[in-house]
Amino acid sequence: MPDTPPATRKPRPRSTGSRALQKGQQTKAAIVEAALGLATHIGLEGLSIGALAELMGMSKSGVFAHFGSREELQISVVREYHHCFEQEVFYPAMAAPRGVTRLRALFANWMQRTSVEIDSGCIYISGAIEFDDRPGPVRDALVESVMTWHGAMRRAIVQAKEQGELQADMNEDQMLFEIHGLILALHYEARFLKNPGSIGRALTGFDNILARFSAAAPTAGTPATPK
Amino acid sequence: MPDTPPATRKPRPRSTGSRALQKGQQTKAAIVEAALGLATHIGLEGLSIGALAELMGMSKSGVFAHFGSREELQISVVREYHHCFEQEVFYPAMAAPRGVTRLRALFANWMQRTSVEIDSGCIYISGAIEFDDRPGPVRDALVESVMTWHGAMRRAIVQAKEQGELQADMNEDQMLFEIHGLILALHYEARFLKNPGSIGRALTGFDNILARFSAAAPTAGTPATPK
DNA sequence: TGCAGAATAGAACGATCGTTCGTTTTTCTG
DNA sequence: CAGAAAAACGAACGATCGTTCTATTCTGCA
Repeated sequence: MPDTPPATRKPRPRSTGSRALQKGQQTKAAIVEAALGLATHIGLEGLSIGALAELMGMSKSGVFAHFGSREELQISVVREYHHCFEQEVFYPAMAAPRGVTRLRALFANWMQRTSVEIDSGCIYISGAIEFDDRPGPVRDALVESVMTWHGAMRRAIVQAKEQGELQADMNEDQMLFEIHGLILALHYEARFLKNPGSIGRALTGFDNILARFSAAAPTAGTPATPK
Repeated sequence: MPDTPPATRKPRPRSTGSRALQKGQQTKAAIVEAALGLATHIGLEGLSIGALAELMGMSKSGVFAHFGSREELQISVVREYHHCFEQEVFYPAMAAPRGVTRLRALFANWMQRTSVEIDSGCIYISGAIEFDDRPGPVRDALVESVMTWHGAMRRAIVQAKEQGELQADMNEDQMLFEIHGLILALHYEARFLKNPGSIGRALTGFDNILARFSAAAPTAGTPATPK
């Protein structure tokens, strides 16, 4: 899950030596942080510069000037979320040894984030709904972040397979699909339906998936429609 | 999945004998139909009366008068979707015999609707995101519809269990949770990520879940000898 | 300390939104 | 066919949106 480089660093023609963070940069960071907090509640589309300005105690144009457009603000929020996700979900799990152990840690952290967000929402999920048929740079940024994360999960699955902990002929995309479904169902049932016990069901589901794809278990996946 | 009664039938104080459908009722029906088509693309929140009026070739106020508020329009759309869902997913599957066969039919129709909607979106999914922390009558209508549908699915699972086709001690809520996850993952990956092969993965996932909860199979979680 | 440039404020713009209201047209029925 | 009720129109409202522009305040370096 390689972090995207700073990319849009303003050229800053003046000297500046190496001052850590100019005033502008740090208020911009504060704005993005507040915007992320707003966006996780009302979505990227619900983000309004006016509301954000009021929350920050500054003028609309003052906020606006940092981004130049609402789209750029939304993209900044997506990147900020990407960064948080990396810090909270990905990196901590890399401390676990390769294989099923790390895979389990990744899922646990992912689930943790989804359930912590029960009263705040995940923009990888809400954003997918808002931008699924709305092309543009915001959608592109979202897809890129999600694909990066899915890539990291898939890599962990493949590593577990290579270590012989999962069946040699298992399909990592199938497993990832099913795991992703558990997260989405958790988000849906806990956050929207307010069903209690959703976290436990997600955990049980993961154990079941793991058991099915595990090397010790009988061949799975092949439908063959029993009976 | 009992259909909600007409409910809001205007008292219509005048006689009217039994005229099938007054002019107003049928244009209202046409508006709701068009609104549903719009809402599946841009969401319930994206619905605007102006856009809807232009699509219908009538004035904003003309459209508005049929509902009295945007909220009422959204609720009408939810009810319309509920009705379509019932017709396309629920009723056809009731033709199948009780048990796993019917459960499979329900899932197949559900999936069919989700994948047909790959270029139109499901408002049970988008609506859940839009209204997950926005209380009000629209959210209530959404929750009620989804709960009704989930209730129908759960009933089909319990029937399959009662017929001995699923394990006697299986948890129907767990199975429903996992099946729901497959649908959500299908919607996410096909519609947002544009991943090919998502339908196949959802089908395979269903077969796997079925195999795990099946009476012929070993107790879920503890793998043992197959067939 | 002074001064350039960055950062913010403030007002205004055009557009769109849901909604209201009075009028006109259409529809139904006695 | 006439007259009443229903349906649709059209203009206007206040609010909010993203954005632009100019003026003001603040910051950081020489």
